[in-house]
Amino acid sequence: MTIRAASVKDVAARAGVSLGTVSNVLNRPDRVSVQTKARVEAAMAELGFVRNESARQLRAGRSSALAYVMLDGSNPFFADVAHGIEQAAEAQDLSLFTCNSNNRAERETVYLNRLEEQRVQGILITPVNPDAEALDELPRRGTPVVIVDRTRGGNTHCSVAVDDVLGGELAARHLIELGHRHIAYIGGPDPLGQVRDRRRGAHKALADAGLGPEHLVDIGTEALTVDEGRKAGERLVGRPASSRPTAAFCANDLLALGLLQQCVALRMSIPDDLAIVGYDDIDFAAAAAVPLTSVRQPRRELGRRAAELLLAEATDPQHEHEQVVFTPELVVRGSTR
Amino acid sequence: MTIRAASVKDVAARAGVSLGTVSNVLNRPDRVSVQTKARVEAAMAELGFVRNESARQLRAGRSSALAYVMLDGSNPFFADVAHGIEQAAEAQDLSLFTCNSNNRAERETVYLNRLEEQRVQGILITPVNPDAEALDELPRRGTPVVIVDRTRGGNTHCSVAVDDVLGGELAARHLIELGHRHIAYIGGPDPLGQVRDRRRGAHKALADAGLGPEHLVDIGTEALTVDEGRKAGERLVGRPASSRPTAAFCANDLLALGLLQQCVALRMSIPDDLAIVGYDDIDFAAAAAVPLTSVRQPRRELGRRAAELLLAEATDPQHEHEQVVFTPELVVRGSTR
DNA sequence: GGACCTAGATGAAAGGTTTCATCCAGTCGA
DNA sequence: TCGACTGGATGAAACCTTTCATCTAGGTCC
Repeated sequence: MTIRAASVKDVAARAGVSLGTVSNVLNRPDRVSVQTKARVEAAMAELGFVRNESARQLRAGRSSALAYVMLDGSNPFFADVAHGIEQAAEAQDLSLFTCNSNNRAERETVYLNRLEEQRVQGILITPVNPDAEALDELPRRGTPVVIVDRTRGGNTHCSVAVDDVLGGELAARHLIELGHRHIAYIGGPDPLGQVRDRRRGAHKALADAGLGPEHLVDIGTEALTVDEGRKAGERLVGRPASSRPTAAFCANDLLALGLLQQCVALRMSIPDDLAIVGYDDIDFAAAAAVPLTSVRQPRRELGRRAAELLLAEATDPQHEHEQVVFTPELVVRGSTR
Repeated sequence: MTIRAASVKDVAARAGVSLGTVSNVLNRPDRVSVQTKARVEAAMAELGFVRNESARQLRAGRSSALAYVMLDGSNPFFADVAHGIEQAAEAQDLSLFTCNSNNRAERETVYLNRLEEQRVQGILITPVNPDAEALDELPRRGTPVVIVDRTRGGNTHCSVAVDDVLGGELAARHLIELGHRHIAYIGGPDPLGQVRDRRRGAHKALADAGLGPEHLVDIGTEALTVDEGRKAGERLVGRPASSRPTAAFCANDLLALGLLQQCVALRMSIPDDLAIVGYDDIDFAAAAAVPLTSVRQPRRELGRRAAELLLAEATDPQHEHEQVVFTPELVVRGSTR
């Protein structure tokens, strides 16, 4: 183990050239004669030279990394979004740092601060609270921020999201077309814009079919988790058969999977006793014992596009903020047919 | 937007103090009088001062971050390991960078190089190939490396893993005790040490019960994925009923979930027609329609312990490499009873 | 009143890389 | 033979923070 890592200076000494030449070998190899280059490279190999990225960054003023602050590391949806971001970053030879706020505003703040201190090129974030002030300050101080899978009032940021109202509409329309007239909407907590938008879409589908809002019964949950899905299932099945919905639309797939499990455990048959539609179309939705009908969001594409917007903003100073909205798609599977 | 971020020098000028004093406010606030401190802090706020982490690192020689290079971002098992690492890192006020090699050696190499250039405190990795040379070079050059969820010959690294032979034994013994005498082992590709170890454990359980190895039939897969699990299910059910196993032990939960789905689709009853045991006990195993019996690995704990070993190695120069092996635990659920 | 302390403030130096203006030694043309 | 040019090589300066030896002013004690 070397006591101190070799620096360009050491390499220069070993190769018998100036340190500027070593730097040229690294950054503009064409300006260096082949012999010199060979000598320098040999010296690097002998000394096990490794570039010091901190020093590069200090000099350059910015790092060559992006960051994604994801909302919930245990939801595969976000892992897929991250993967899309990574692909875009890779294409530009940038690194991606992934942080996980785990739905806690306090962790999110810590990460945002650190990332700003790192001088990352920019930050992609699915925020705990899209209206948090910190999201304004960062761009004001020079670190671009793109909001992923959320929207935000005003035209202060670029954002990439999916049309949740339309998604809700697709899901509900599908159930209505299958003849269901008593549909449960399972989701919460309500302050989440997505939970509300998807419900709005469902109401729209009802209205379009000439049905009143009473055909959709709300079953609130405290979070969008498998466990909450199970609990919702219990409550649902607890209802007297006459007033029990024949179909359920869940605000995400985790809820739907929990619901599905609870229903199977309680000996209900899916989709005969209860048709289920989820949201997100995570891989585990297709992998469920009764494959889940779900509203697919273009997860990778979401990440990819967000990264592109970020890079555009990072390179072009007078850039116009853009709100990209993707279109969701219904994927019909066994849980509704 | 400021043309250039404010530096300590700017803050010092604004507050009418020397730059050393600003640094003291940041790093040793007790050595600064309250009035001065207040003045400096006001100046910082006015200028929107943000520490430059590159410069700190350059000065310090090392960054204050760990990194985890995970093998497969789409397997929730690794997300949980990462979460454990994060907890340990958080406790020490370190950042964690998570990278995802996605099972590709070439991505892994890229990330390792970058992380070394970043001078991270150390690297945790679940390697594509535990015997890769690069894993030796990093520690030789001063960046400690801890191997997670894999083991490696020799005593060259710290590593944290779970006793896979024992896990296989637990799974198979459980099935044997339930009366199964014709058990499928589903897993592959074979070069994976874990796939082999878990099979070895299963054979051991058979032997202990006085049963020959012919009671375990091998069904190879090309990867440990849901899709491969489905395919294995097709092959399994395709067998004539007389020679069809009555139970299956899968090398991980993704395979088991795919198998479960295929069986349900083909109208087999779980566990009556086929009992299934998975491995890893990811959350989705418990959430399956027929909750999956699985061998639980202490995922968070795995990550946490690995991070601790890494920090120990990073701080203590003459540190002894340690191979931690955790004990797995069988979690019995509906898929076997 | 002088010696001694102490809390607080100072600023130069170091850390590794990149850039850029400068320099050097050949080569070519006239 | 001289001047102009060129491909290469050079090294000082800048990037920003932290540390540490040094300095100052005010207070305490005899």
